[in-house]
Amino acid sequence: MGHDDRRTEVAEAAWRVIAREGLDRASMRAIAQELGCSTGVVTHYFRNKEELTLFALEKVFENVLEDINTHAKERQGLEKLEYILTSALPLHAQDRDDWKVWVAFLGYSIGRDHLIQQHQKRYAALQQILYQELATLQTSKLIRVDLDLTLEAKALIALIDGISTGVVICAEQFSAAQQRELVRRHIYALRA
Amino acid sequence: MGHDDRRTEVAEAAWRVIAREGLDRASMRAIAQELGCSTGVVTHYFRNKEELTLFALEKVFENVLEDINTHAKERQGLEKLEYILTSALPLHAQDRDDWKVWVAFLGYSIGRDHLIQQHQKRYAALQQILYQELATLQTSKLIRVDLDLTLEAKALIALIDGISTGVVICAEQFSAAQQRELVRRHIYALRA
DNA sequence: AACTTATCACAACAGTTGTTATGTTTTGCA
DNA sequence: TGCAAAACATAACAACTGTTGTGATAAGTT
Repeated sequence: MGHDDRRTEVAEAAWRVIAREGLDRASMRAIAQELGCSTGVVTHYFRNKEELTLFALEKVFENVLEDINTHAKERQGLEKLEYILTSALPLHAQDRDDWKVWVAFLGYSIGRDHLIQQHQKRYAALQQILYQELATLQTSKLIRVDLDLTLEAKALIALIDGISTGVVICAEQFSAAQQRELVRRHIYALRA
Repeated sequence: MGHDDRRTEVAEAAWRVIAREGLDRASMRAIAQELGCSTGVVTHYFRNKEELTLFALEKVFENVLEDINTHAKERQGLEKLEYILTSALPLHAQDRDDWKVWVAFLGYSIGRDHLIQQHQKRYAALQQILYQELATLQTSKLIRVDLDLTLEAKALIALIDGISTGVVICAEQFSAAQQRELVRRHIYALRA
């Protein structure tokens, strides 16, 4: 097993502890125990805890981007946008854990400017993706031409963020079908 | 000054520290320092930290409900619903601190079932308020009759939650006017 | 085979945490 | 004026934190 693989294993153990017990209870010792080894492993692959947690969060984010790319390929038009958005939604229990980590990290970032900037960076990346997609749809006259695409991209992020937060608080808040319906309805309201 | 007033003062100090430095850095000592007194005051008015933080969060929630009631009075129809929703939005910097505390607390609740239940309770209360309002609008034929009002109430919460989260991450994400526009657009889509 | 480096275990560190106990001051009431 | 309770200060407690250092062992290379 390579160095980076082992490093990822540690991060995945951290991810599991965070999703199960929360970020503040995900101590070095708890993470090591989850991995079934000593804290020496954790400190060996990560200089400090912040580097570890940021790496774990980055992994969550990359998973989302990966899902977006896989689901969006070979599709086009409004349907493509719909698949991009739904792939970020907590439709299954597994995705819900990703959002738990995300929410835990966001809450922990309150009062820590450099961590908030991490979220800003990722939001900006998602916003960019959605903006590009909206721009394509607009030139294809599939959505209205009077839309402020920057605002619309932000609104789409707020949509999936609001839905996902609701699901994190209560898993039965929105069924998978309801989540899809809300996204579809929002998109259809943009049609030309 | 009465007992409850002093108790509220402690909670407000806690609220300030949480919004400024985060929930995990809002220690008993930090809160006492914010209030300008010793930790003896904090422990005197609150049995433990959880009781204090829950009280501080309850205060945030009550402020929202209070704003809702004041803004909603003397209004009716779709305009009333619009005012209810916008009164919960972080239109000004002050409301943004409320949402910071909310987000910090939600993140801290990950992995703690009894704290998640607190959020569920409050979401259910908001959902109930919005449901009632939607029901009134539906009997008045102001919104479509084929709507699932329970789902619509949840969707409205998700809307303001998503917008507010975006503002917490980046204050310039949505201007006050844009926040209002997004809410108005969502409501208008429900019209009969 | 010798040597270097990566990997990991373990222990100790200083710091911070919530909580509790004890003591002191102030307040309010009879 | 007394006295009891509330209000507050201070200090100490044990538990836990991230980090660091010291070794031991395994892997890989020359």
